Amino acid sequence: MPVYLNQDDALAIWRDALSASVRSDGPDLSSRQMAILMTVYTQPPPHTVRGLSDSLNISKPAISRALDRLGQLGFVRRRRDDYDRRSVQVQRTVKGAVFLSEFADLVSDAGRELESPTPFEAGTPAEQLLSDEEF
Amino acid sequence: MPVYLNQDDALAIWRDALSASVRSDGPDLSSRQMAILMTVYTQPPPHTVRGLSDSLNISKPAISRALDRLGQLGFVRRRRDDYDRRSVQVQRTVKGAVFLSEFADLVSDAGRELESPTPFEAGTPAEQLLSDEEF
DNA sequence: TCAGGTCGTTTCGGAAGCGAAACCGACTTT
DNA sequence: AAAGTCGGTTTCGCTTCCGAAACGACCTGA
Repeated sequence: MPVYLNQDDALAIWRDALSASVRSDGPDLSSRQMAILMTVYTQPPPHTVRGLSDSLNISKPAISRALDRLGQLGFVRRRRDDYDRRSVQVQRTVKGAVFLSEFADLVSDAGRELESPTPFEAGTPAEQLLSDEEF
Repeated sequence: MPVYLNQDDALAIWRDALSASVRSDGPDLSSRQMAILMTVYTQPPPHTVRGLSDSLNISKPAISRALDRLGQLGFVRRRRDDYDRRSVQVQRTVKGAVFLSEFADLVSDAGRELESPTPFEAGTPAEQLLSDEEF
């Protein structure tokens, strides 16, 4: 079921989770690598290079390299497709599942720790983001 | 007030927003750059290089370079502190506020479009993430 | 005033990412 | 079976990012 987030909450959650992730000493994946990883783990298989390339609008070589990196981290595995041996299927691993699970916890925590911080202010969202900028 | 997200929802929101962001043709910021930008815009000023470095656990040169990049995108501005002229204050801009505002919309949209997709499965979250892995 | 600390930037060498294009093995078409 | 197509990887030249260390400007305390 839907979750309704206003801009402030959306940004606060993203900031907190992202900051925690950046601050941590875990491997820092690029946005693309993270998007690929999450797609592989939360969308129905099979996942191919071509499919990921199309669905994320990323060039094939970039996908291939990202899989190298994710593979060497142990977050993903390649397996040749036996029915079409040109094709490669990207498979999940325990290590990748654990990593994503912990990341999901960061996001959940960020949401749970939201205090209602919005002390009523007027203006459009973008204006609020700028409320204390000096020009 | 808190927002309670289970792991599936947290991952789905993050994946959708991140994928949309990756797919788009906007500038792709690194995680660190994004974390810096969000900190500057959602935390009370002033923001200094040192402060960002400490709070995000990122080296000072990396902060400095990230500010170069964010500055050349017009998302942030540097201003010398008049009381301590060694120090630099990182300031917000309209362009940065618009960028973040649009990004927040991506996140909100991802939350709003959550269908309850969890067709009841047993096991720990990490096990669910692996439910269709073959070993 | 000046020695030492602080703040931010720059330099340095190196690691990692990128798209375009070439490439290779594997299907498919004729 | 030859030609063409398709999926994925590799190569190429380039850009971007990294931390450590050096640096210049500035502040502070004796």
